[in-house]
Formats: sequence, structure tokens, C-alpha cells
Amino acid sequence: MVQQAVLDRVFAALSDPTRRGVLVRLGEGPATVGELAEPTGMTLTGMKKHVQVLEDAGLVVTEKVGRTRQCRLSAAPLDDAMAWISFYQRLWARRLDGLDAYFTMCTEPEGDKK
Amino acid sequence: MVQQAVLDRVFAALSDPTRRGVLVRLGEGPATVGELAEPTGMTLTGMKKHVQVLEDAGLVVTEKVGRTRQCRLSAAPLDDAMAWISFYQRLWARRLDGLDAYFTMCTEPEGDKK
DNA sequence: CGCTTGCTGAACCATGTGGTTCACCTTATG
DNA sequence: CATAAGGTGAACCACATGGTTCAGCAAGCG
Repeated sequence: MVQQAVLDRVFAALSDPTRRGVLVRLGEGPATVGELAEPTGMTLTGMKKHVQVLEDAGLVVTEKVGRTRQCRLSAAPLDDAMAWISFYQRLWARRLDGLDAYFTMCTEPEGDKK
Repeated sequence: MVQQAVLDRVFAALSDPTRRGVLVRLGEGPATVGELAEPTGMTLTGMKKHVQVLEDAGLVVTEKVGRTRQCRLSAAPLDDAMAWISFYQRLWARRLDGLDAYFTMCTEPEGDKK
């Protein structure tokens, strides 16, 4: 079983659009902190913090190269996050089918599903 | 495409172990705020806030029943979170295969994979 | 060597988060 | 009606977050 703290950090890391953007960008290949900061208009220091969060979550690994710091993806923890969601999603699927039917039946006869 | 703000809220909601616990518990069936609070030793007010966060994320729906508030799952937004992860995960899979090989080859000849 | 470039750390600030207590409102129940 | 039970809102607290500026420090470059 995956440790709770890992899920905490991974989900928290994913909850910020800037950080999701960084992940997407790193998907195209490694980048330096400066390269990551530039398109966001953010300061280096600001981006550094985001990278730190991602690194703490295990989603990126970094390496000092000369005076730059190369960042690249390490998507393994995403498997954990994915596993959590899909495990419960599957578990709930039946329940929800049943409950949806039950509740729509006993609260109001209006079909409000998208 | 799913809106960023939705992903923000869903991932943020999932980043707290108490809230993941609530989701798991609600998977077994609807519960009142009090029933959710009891096993955590938390105050009603505290749990109410967590439920609010989950509701804002669209992960639960609540309904006032008498003097209690019934909470139940609404797992649809999980699909969005899942979709985001799995989309990029698949996109990155090849890259990472390639990059892993590349980097392990050109940084150090040590296999540091768990 | 001396200057520039890229990153880093410390300090700071505003805002959000996770939790509490207390007062109150509503709904059951005797 | 009186009282208890469940939930809600406001106020408060400590601490985390997302961002900045400013002062460095290490690596390249002329």
C-alpha cells in the first residue's frame, strides 16, 4: 500500500496549475530552472520553489550542471496517485450506479445528469 | 478540455488524508457530518469544512435531512483527475523510456533504479 | 582577473488551510 | 413548551503556500 504522505505530496503538487504546467513542459524534455521560469513571467526564486515541491513529491529529479540546474520528469509517483484514484473509482462505480438510481428515484423524479 | 480550476480543486481536495478518508468512508454509503467526524475525533465544525472542500471540488454532494446533513459520493470529477494523469502519463511513457536510457548512459553507468 | 549569468538562501508579505471555541439556529423529543 | 441534538457561522490561531526582493556564490567568458 502506498504511504499516505506520498499521496499527500503528489496530489498537493498536482493541485497547482503552474506546477502541472512545469510537468507538461518537462514532458517535452529536460529544462533548466530558468527555462521553466521564463514563460511564466515568474522570478527564478519563485520557480525554484515550485520545482522543490515537485521534487519533494518525487515527480521531478534535478541535477546541477555547471551553473544551471537541469530538471527532468520522474513520473513514477503518478502511478501511485493513479492507482489510488482508479482503485476507489472502480470500487465506487457499482455503489454509485446503485445509489444514483436509488437517490434519483427517492428524491425527485428529475433526470439531472449532464 | 477540463478546466484548470476544476483540477486545482480536485487535486487539492485529494491532497489531505482526512478528506481521502472521508471519500473512502462515503464509498460504503452516505453518512452525516457527525458520522464522518466521529471516527476522526475532530469537531463537527472541523469536519464540516472538509466536507465543504470536497463539495466545492464536486466530489461529494450533500443534502440537509431534518437536522442532519447527509453526504454522499459524486465521483465524476475523479474522472477528470484521472484523465489528466493518464493522458500525460501515456504521453510521457515513451519519453521517459528514452530519457532514462539516455541519462543512465551519459551520467553514470550505475543502475540506480529501485 | 573581473564581469556577467544562473541559481540559491534568507527575509518578508499576503493569503489560504486545518483546526479550535463559542454563540446560535433548527429540528426532534418528552 | 422546554430541552437536547446536530449543524452552522464567526472569530480566532498557528502554520503552510505562493510569491516577491535582495544579497550572495559558483561557473563561464573576455
